[in-house]
Amino acid sequence: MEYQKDKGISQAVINRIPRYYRYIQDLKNQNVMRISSKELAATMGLTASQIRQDLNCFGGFGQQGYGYNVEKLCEELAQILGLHRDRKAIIIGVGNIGRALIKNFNFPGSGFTLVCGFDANPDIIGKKLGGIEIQDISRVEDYVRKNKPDIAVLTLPRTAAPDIAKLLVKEGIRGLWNFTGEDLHLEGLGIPVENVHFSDSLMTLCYRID
Amino acid sequence: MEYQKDKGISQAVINRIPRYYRYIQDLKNQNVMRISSKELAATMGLTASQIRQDLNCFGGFGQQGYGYNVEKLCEELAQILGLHRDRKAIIIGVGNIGRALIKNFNFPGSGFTLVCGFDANPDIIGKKLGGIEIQDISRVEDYVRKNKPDIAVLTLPRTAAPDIAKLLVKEGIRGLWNFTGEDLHLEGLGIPVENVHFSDSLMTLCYRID
DNA sequence: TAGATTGTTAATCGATTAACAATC
DNA sequence: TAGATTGTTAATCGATTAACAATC
Repeated sequence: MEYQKDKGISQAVINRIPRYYRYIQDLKNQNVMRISSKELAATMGLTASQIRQDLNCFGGFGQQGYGYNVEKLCEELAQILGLHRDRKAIIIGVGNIGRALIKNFNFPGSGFTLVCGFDANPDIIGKKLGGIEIQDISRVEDYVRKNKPDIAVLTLPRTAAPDIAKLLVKEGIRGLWNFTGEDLHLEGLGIPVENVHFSDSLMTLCYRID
Repeated sequence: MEYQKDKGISQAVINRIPRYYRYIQDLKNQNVMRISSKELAATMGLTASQIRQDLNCFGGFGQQGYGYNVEKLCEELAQILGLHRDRKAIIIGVGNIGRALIKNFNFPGSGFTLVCGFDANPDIIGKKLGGIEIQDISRVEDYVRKNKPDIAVLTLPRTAAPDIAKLLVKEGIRGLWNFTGEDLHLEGLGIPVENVHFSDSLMTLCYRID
C-alpha cells in the first residue's frame, strides 16, 4: 500500500522516521520478532508515548497486549519513507566529497539509484567511477530534461550552487541534497531541499565542549 | 570576553547560532555595517522576534533605533561558539569520507585544528595527507593520552565505532563528530556527540518528493 | 524631536508526556 | 481470565510569535 502524504504531519515527526527505521531494521537483522514501544523507547532514548504518537500519524501498526511486529513495522516504515520507489539521482561535482559519496554511500538504502555524475574537470569527464559515468557539466541541462532524474546531489563549490540549483529546478528536478554549504531553501525554489551543513554541526560541538 | 555556558539555553537556540554566524559573516564580507533583526529575518526566513529572542540569550548585542553592528555581532557569535579557542581534532578512519574531510574541510573555520589521522591500512600509515600524518590505529590510545586532543572525528566503519568511542572517552576525549552511521549518544558516554547521518537526511528527501 | 528598532514580557501555538479505556 | 500494551484524549511543557515600553 502507498501512503498518502498528510501535510499535517510535522517536520519533527518526519525527521524521526529514518531513525525508527534504522533501529527497527537492526532488530529485524537480529531476528527479533516483536518489540513494545516501551522497549524501543528505552533503546532509542525516547518516551514510549512519543513513539506511539509518531507511528499513529501514519496508522495503527501495533497490537494491544503484544506490541509491534518488527518485520511488519520495518516494511511500513519503508513504505512511509517511499524507499521502494527507486528514485533516480544525479550528482553534480566530483571532487573529494562527491567521490566519497559515489564510492561509499549506499544510495539504494535510502531509496535512490545514482545514475550519472557531472563535473567540469576534463581529466575525469568520460571516465567511469563507482559504476556511473562522469559527464561534462555543460550537458547537465540537457540530461535532466531528457532523463528526468528525481533529485540532484550538489557537491560542487558553494559559489556555483544557486545558479545550478535554479537551472535544475527549471528543467524539472524534484529535490536537492545540498552539500555546498550554501543555504538553498529560501530562494523559493518550490522543491524540497536537504541542506547538509558540516560546519554548523561541528560548531555546535565546539560550543558544547565548553 | 568569554561566555559562561548557561545550561538553560535550549538546543534549538544553539543549533541556530552557526547559521546566524554564517549569514553575519557573509554580510561582513560584503562590507555591510549594520543590520536590523527585521532585515536579517527576511534574509534567513525567520521572524525578527525569534532572532532577538535568540541573541538575547547571550546578551544585548543590538542598539535601539539602529539594529546590530555586523562586525561586532560577528565577533560575539564567534565568541559564543568558542571559535577562537583553537581546539585540537584527530580523525579516525582515512577512507573516502575521511580523506574528503582531511583534504577539503575547513576545520579552522569551525574552531579546530586537525592534528593527526589514524587508520589500519599499512599502505597509508606513515604517509602525510593534507598536512597531517597518518598513524597506525593501534597507536591512537597512547596518542590521546599523551597529546590530549579535544575531539575525534569518526570516519571508520560503523561496526568498529562503539569500541573506539569507549576507548577514546576513557583516554579523555571531550567530544565526538560521528560519521559512522551508528548512534553514539545513548551509551552514556558522558561527552557531547554530533551524529551526522547522511542516510537519514536523504530518506527525509525521499519522503518529501511524494 | 520623530522614527526606528531593540530588549523583554505576555500570549499563542505546537510538541511532548501522561493517563487510561479499549482490546489483544 | 489476567496481564500487557496499544491507540488516543487530555494535561503539561517548551518554543515561537506578538506586543510594546524603553531608548538610541
